[in-house]
Amino acid sequence: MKSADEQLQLLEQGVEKLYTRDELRQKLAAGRPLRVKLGCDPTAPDLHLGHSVVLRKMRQFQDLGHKAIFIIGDYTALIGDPTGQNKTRPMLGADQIKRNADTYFQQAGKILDMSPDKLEIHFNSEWLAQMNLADTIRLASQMTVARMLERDTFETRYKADVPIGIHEFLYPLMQGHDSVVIRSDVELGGTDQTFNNLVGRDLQKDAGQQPQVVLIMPILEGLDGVEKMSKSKGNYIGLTESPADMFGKTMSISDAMMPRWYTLLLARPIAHEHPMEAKKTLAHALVEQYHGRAAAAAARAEFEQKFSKKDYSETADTLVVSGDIGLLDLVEKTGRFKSRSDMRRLIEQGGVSLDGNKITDPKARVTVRPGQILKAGKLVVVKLVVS
RNA sequence: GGAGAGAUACCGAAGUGGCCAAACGGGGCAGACUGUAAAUCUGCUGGCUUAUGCCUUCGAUGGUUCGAAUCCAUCUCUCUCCA
Repeated sequence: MKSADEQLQLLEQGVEKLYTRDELRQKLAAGRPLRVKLGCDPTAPDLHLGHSVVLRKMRQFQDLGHKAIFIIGDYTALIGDPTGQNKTRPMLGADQIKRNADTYFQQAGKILDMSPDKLEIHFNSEWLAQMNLADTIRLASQMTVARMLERDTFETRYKADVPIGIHEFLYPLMQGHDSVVIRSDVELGGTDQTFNNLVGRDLQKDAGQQPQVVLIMPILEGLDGVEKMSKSKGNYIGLTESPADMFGKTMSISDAMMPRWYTLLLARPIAHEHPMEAKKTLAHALVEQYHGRAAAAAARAEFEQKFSKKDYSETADTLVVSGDIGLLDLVEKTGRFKSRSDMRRLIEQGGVSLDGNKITDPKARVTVRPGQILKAGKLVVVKLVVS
């Protein structure tokens, strides 16, 4: 095992906030494997690069000999984390939660060390479901309303006239209670989890435990470079996405975002290259992480051919159509657009071409030859096959 | 429990009887320009077999009217002040 200071130096990289650094050093110096907690939401089985930031940090702990403790918040999900949300979430059935958890670890396994001695998984219903009202009130008495309202999301909602349910106050308490039960040494989270995780410290102190160290990772912005990466905003790159999509989407991020992606996703500084080269290097490295070396090289080659040289002849995606077809129907067959009105607009505005020739009449009929390339909008490029 | 304010499209926000599928801004999409970057300019932005056509949409349900996002009634939800 590496020395406490060596470990600390590694673990501090990319961290947004650490409560507290001294405590972490002390815990590391004790020389025993630490119990590192990470809570996960059983409602979001689609992991993306944003989640990977924290998961990669967890992996780092594992590699240093510590133990990952995952808490599936199945019971807390009944309430719904108020973070950034304002709607009560639908309840999930037990088997749905189980399935989500399986999917979660299947994806997280691309990053984590899944061996049993390095990973422990709990459902928080294991202990939370046992609590009666008296237990709950006792737990609630450990927190004040004023402190609760300090929390950013509550404060914002309160000021913005958005309702806050009293039950939502219980969420941080339940999550903090998890830390007490599993006796966590360190809890990981994104900045949005700061408050919740700090509550864990207080509850542990009250329970006579040494408080957990709270390690907060930054939230990764999404493809738009402004909002945090999230599925609902559609600005994400999923861990299971194809090499081509992963590469392409990475290329579309703004230059300004690159340094951040480099540090948070690759843990290395941006290379001093032409911005486009630096971005290709970034995209290449990311694809390699999730799909391997060969796939990364292929994705890069395909990207360069398609978009740099505008040579679509090697396009892999195909679409089977009959020879004579209305243009609108042809575009609809790609299945990538939400409505025919939408496609009609796309066509009228010159977004659709066949072998490079724009067609702007939505009513046009075309006779398709095998091997022709249909391009619709920026992202859809398919090779046509005649049935 | 009482008094008042409010709920409009993805978001913010106009609209107080017909000219409203609904101003404006943001976001999004597309085109030009590029490096599938940024910035800029332009267009579009409810749906439908494109139609000076029909359907759905201004919290919900009913009503008044030739005609309602707009008026009335009831309801639901939110906020503020008072008790």
